[in-house]
Amino acid sequence: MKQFRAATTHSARPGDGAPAAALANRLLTWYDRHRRDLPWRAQPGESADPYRVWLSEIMLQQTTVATVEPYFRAFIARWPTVGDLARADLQSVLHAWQGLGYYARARNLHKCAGVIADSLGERFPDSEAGLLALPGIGAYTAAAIAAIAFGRPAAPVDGNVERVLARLFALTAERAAVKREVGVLAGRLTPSGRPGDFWQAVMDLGATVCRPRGPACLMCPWAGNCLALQRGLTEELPRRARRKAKPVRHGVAFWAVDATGAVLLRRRPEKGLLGGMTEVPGTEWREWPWTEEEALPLAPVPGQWLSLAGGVRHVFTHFELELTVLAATDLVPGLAEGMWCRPEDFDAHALPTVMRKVADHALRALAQPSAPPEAAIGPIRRRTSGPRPARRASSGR
DNA sequence: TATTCGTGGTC
DNA sequence: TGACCAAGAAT
Repeated sequence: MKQFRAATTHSARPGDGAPAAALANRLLTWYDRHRRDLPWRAQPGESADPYRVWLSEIMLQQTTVATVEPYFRAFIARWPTVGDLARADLQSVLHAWQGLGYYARARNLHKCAGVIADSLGERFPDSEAGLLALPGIGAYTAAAIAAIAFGRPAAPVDGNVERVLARLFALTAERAAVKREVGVLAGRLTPSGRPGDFWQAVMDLGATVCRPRGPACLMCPWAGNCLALQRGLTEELPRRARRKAKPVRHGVAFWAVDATGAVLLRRRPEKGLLGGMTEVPGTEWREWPWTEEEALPLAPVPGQWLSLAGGVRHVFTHFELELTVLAATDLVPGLAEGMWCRPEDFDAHALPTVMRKVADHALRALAQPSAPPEAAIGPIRRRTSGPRPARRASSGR
């Protein structure tokens, strides 16, 4: 912006920024020394594989490097090329993605691979615009792939870039304005040489030095140019919007077991929360607790349903879920919609983490005769309280 | 522009 | 332990 333009036309003064080329060179030197060896990164001097760059960038959306690494390795081992991924079943992709979250990414990943295989000769577009047209690729990811895989002078602005530049230039406006300012500044900072390395360096800097809290400014190659550091604003920037409180939603899950020990599972709808994933059947998730009288008619199979003590609590991005589990055994499979699956075979299904919790809870509760089922369906006690006294089922709320 | 999308780690 | 945070996209 203004201050940067001034900095590019005058020689650098302490804390007043420096020409873009000088900033880029200093950071690239830092990067060459501190560069992390990640499985999707090309070795120095080698060109990056667009497939690996794309796959890693999708996985890294709102997800940490440490979490992504094992998933990335598993995907590459199983589907070495984008064509291999395109020919895979969506279910197998969702299965490999289970536990990583934001499952729309996996659905769009598969769809995108299909487009590239069927319409683009298994070649990724090498321009930002071409990449942006693909499913699951937004402004950030298009710029990241263009810069990292194809050496284009694009400016991928993620949370790291936003934070680093907000501090470097002491951007104190509200978040929306800062995003716009950062977009402009990022374009001006992008070097013509090694743009991919440069932006990866900024992201590494943000992840390891210019951290959200407790930035290690003594280690920062840009400390001499950082206006936030000069003004004592590093902890305050970037300004964050206040978070809204998470509402609590309530649901009942039905743990239906047949005479062979198989448990009833079903597939969730393709769209929406946990779309396409497998789940334990249950009621809808609503904002007030369920009573047994309300829930029992919704059971997938008729039977003697008993409420298990305790429950399952899971935090999603925008709400908390409290699930009560009703269990029934020796059921007759009959006309139940879904698939009967033995717990030891659950690994064959794409179960999201919340459903793994339900399974763990039900298996543990049913394996403990000393902790009999209870009747109440309602808010789940926090962990700090001990097991509640058991009561007989059918006593209502 | 604001909301809807998971999960695990950190302090 | 709750609140925040992480290489965002789609609608």
